[in-house]
Amino acid sequence: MTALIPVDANALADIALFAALPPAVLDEAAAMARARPLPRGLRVFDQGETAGRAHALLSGWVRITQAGSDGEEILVRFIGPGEIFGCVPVLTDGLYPADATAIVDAVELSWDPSDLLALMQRHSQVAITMVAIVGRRLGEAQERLRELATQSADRRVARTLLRLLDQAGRPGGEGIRIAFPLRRKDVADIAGTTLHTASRILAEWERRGLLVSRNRHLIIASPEELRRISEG
Amino acid sequence: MTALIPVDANALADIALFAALPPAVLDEAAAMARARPLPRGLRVFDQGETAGRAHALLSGWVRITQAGSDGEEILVRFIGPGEIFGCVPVLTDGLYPADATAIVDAVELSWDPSDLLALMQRHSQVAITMVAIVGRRLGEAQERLRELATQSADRRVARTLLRLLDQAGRPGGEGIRIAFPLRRKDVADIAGTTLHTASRILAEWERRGLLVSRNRHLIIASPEELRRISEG
DNA sequence: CGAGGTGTTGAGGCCCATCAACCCGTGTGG
DNA sequence: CCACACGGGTTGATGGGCCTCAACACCTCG
Repeated sequence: MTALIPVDANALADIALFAALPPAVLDEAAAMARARPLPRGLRVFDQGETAGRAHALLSGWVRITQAGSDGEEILVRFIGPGEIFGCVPVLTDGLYPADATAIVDAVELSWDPSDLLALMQRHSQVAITMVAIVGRRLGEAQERLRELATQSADRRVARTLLRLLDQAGRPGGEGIRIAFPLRRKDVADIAGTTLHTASRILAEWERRGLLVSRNRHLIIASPEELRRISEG
Repeated sequence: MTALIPVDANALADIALFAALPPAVLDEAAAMARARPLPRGLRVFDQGETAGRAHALLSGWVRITQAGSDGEEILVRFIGPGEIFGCVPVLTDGLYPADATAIVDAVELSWDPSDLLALMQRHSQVAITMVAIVGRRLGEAQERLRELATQSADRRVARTLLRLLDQAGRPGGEGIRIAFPLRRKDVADIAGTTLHTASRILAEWERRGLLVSRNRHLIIASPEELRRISEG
């Protein structure tokens, strides 16, 4: 079904979950891991499905979205190289809480849930690191919650772009470029607004020279001005 | 400074973080714990302060709120008996991300951050349970995020009450009562609306007989109808 | 009894979701 | 090689949900 690709323990060291672990532990994790290419557009898993694997990304980008029963969706986060995803259900109810889609060609590692659990039991440091990772995401979610409840759409869009810069900003000639393709709808779904409002806001900022958008890519020319907007 | 109260290992068994651990581990955790009464109204810790202790609640209720630089705040969650709070910063940046206030007389246990960390290192099950706890809270936060971005105020208030029923519903004569005092402002700050809108919605529902509010307490007479509203 | 925290209700208006129409670039198959 | 479909983006018009402002009633506690 899936091609068997030997997993190098060196690759594991780039995954935040396994950072600074002794080589023996990395080897152990590598032995249980399965590598797999994710062509652009591939749905890695579906919301509600039982979590058959726990995932980590070696390269590329994956979009995590959550849909309600009415079809309205939000963008939970983008997963980049070194980040884990779809790992929490291994320890809770066993169901993926969201959809995951590769938005560019990517490569993932994955583990059988019981293997990962066993690894965490044997090496408490892995479990502790996971608390830190999930804890930071919780903090970010609560921050977004507060912003969504209290701030205007343009402030939220500005914060959204600043966060994306933090996560995936690549310095270049005209400004800092966000490393992955980003549709207007994506920006809207993170900021908690509609495609139309996000489009108007970005068009206005492009007119003002704060940013440049080409194809599905954004280059931020003036993060300072964005910060000013995001603070009211 | 603080009265020394002997901590019973039996009390530890009621804390979800330590559920189903061998007695030896409970004794270990109990030996490092400090018990303390929290009189109603006491601020347990402040947002931004360095996390001097990690906390768990034995009895009573604690309100966790987060304020932005502009003063606007949201209610992150209520902490009830058996739940932990202020524990994540032990593993991340060491700063409390929110305020915590006892809303009724309560009793907490607390640990020195490095003691709790050492305990998690020695006993991976503790760390794993914490991932599960934090993971569930993350899932809930993302669900609220989606609802806030896509649903109307009354649907969100209905969902809010249903969640509070789940967490703290006590069956009684006129319906199910929420176990702790709850102001209109609290409901608004969870649902992501204003005191005024929340007040109007609850008044209307009280007129319709869906609920009764007395003092600062809510009794839900018809959860079914609330569920219908929450689903549109 | 006074003060402060809390809750209710009205009036007004604005932000932004919604509806609608159209444009553009890309890829694909006849 | 062109027609066409399709995903994505832009922009205008409109209206309503709910935030904001304001005034007042209520309760509880010192």
